[in-house]
Amino acid sequence: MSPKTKAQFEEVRLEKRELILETALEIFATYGYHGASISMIAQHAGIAKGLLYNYFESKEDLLKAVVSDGFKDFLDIYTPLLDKNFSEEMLTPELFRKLFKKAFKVMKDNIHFWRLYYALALQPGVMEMIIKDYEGYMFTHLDLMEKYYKKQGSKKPRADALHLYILMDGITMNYIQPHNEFTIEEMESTIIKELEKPIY
Amino acid sequence: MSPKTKAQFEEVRLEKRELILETALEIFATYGYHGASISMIAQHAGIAKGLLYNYFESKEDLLKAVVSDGFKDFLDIYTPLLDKNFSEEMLTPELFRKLFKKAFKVMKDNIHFWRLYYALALQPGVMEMIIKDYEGYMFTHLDLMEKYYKKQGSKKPRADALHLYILMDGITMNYIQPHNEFTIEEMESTIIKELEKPIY
Amino acid sequence: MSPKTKAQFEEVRLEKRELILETALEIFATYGYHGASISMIAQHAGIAKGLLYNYFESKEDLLKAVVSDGFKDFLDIYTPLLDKNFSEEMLTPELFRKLFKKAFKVMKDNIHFWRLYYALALQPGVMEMIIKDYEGYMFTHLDLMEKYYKKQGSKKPRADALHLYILMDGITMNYIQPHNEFTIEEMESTIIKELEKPIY
Amino acid sequence: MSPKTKAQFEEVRLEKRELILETALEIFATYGYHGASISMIAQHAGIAKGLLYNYFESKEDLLKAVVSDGFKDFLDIYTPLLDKNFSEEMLTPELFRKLFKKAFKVMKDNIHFWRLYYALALQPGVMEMIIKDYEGYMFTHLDLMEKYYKKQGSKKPRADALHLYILMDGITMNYIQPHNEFTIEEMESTIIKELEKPIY
DNA sequence: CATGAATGAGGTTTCATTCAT
DNA sequence: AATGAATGAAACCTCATTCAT
Repeated sequence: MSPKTKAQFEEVRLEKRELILETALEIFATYGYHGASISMIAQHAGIAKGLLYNYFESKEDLLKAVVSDGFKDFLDIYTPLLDKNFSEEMLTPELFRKLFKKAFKVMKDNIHFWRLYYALALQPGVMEMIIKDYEGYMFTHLDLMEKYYKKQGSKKPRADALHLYILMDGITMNYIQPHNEFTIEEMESTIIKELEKPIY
Repeated sequence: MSPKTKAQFEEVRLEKRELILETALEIFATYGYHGASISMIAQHAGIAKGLLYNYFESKEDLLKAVVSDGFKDFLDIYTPLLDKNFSEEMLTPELFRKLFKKAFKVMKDNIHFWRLYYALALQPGVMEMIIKDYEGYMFTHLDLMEKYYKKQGSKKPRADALHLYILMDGITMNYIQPHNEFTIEEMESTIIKELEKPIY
Repeated sequence: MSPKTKAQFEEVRLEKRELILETALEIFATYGYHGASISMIAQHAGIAKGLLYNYFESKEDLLKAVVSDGFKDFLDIYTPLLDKNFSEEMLTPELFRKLFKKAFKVMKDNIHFWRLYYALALQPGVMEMIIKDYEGYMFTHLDLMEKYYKKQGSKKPRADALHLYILMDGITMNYIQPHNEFTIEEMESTIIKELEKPIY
Repeated sequence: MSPKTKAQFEEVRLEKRELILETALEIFATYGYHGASISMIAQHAGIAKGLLYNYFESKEDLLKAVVSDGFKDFLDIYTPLLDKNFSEEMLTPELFRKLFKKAFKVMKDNIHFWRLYYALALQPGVMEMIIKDYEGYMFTHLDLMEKYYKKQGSKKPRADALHLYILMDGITMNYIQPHNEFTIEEMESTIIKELEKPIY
């Protein structure tokens, strides 16, 4: 066998790291941070416990990486809107339909992550620091919607935005529940409808 | 000296039990079931660790009691509607306004409990059995709303009910967040508005 | 009601003490000293835990009392033989038949005690001190038998005595076993037979 | 550096397992199951408490392994007799002398085990289930002796077998006593003598 | 890079004993 | 004399982390 090149080593490392992250997400999401053990994660990933510490410094470090990783796709949705070239004129119904569709897709693609995220966010004593960093991003969406409704002629744009924001949260909560009773489609349609006509 | 009477013992027991339940709720809600330790709870309640086991068989038993206790007020809201004498004619906007007000009140009065409840509900690996017993009650509300909207002349009463249900969930989620940014009043008004006019 | 006299109080105390001793014996015999708890004993006796400490200083003290109490009947068998007036001429087959009959009766009447005694005797780390005091008495029997066999003309009186001694122990062991398969009668007859004819 | 090979790990595991089993047997035999603590066992074995649980699931599991292990040599004595090819003609005095010699050897080699076994067998509340599994083997010996005595022309083969069985038990009991006063040789000779001439 | 045996702090639970009434 | 709530030490057990190989 030929010796592996540096690049090949690097690739193997990245893949293993990815494997650990995915496994950890699943276990954390199912059992909670404290309810999950390093042994469970290592066993589930098919590696030795010791190896895990080769990739992550500690359990907490692993959680941080999991959360940071999970947030990436979500953050990507909003980066175009934070661009210098973005102007308020672009806040059309069409854009928002796209934004929501993307948000739903991210949620559907990573249900484990959102389950974990909400569970962590609910309990201030568990990794509060980790979560706080990300909460700010949630409000970006809200601010944008407020501007959008103002443009649409709403008399109470903040109330309208809040309404939509809450609705989105409710949908997320119901969708990520382990015993969820509703289809994502029936829930999605309700928000798209709201989007088009402000209440106020 | 004569020994304490049975009634005296009973009183002490009830008070202490209540103290432990309240403390446990707070700690569980803050740190999660696995993140909370019996030591923390006992210390916070100002009692010895061992005493806790005089009142509850195990940590899990304590959690069950906390959840059962916390659900009481919520269940009370719906008991009148499950009465034999309850007829569909009583499903007026007035009734629903009252129901929602009560539901909000219960939530406001016991924010720790709802935080704990949602955190548990999100993670199937943590005490799934305990939570399952209560999920059914959540849907009672939904069914009632569907009947209500039908009576109100909605073309899609289920969709309208679902919309309100999701909205309610979203409000709850936002209200119980440790870093909640919205006042309960602004969120309440949005649901009361929806209640009166079906979308479909 | 008339006030109780001192004697009546004393009687009540003795009865309660007896109740505790009997209950403790049963529980100790069934679960072992360390496997039995003060709570179990108190509950079984139908009294409060605290009361037990009114009669016995500690768990160990209770065990000592149980053992001392249980040995009484057994020791009574041998006291006549330790009397100054007792002479070796009295060591007749008739006497020994009586001795063995009494020993069997004591064993039958207090199977719990002998179970406990042997279990304690087997484990040097558990209450060794308590047991040692009584072991000496066991050998009294052996010495007597040796003299008896010498008188009967045995060539190896010690070997014959040992044989009987061991046989007696074997019977005891089998009789006190929780899952004992033999009747006491069939075992008794085997020793009575041996008694009459020395082997050597 | 390359990791340890599977074989290396396996070897370490087996040796350590053996060490723990031996230590546990000694401590259990000395203090009884409940009187012995995991700490004592670990300390005596020179390992950390936690490691013990790497080898045995629980204290009870450890006891089971100790008992199962201790019974092995004893069971081996009887396996040839349970073979299909074994016929009653082989039940000679010679065979029985060998059987008893082997039984005594097993006893002498593992005095701790037999002390533990009898202590457990005496107390129905302590691990009754564990012991029950092995009691059956004890009776194999009895059945064989009955057949043997029948062949030898005894009029009451069962009574003769029982006599020997009890004698054997008595010897065992005396030999395993911590303060045993007799030599195994003097006790052994008494049983060998009995073996040759039935009483009935 | 990879293994899993090993550690030890800290978790849950039990229980002998005390004490106010 | 009698109760059982209360304590705290010590039991069993788990698990994040380290380390020799």
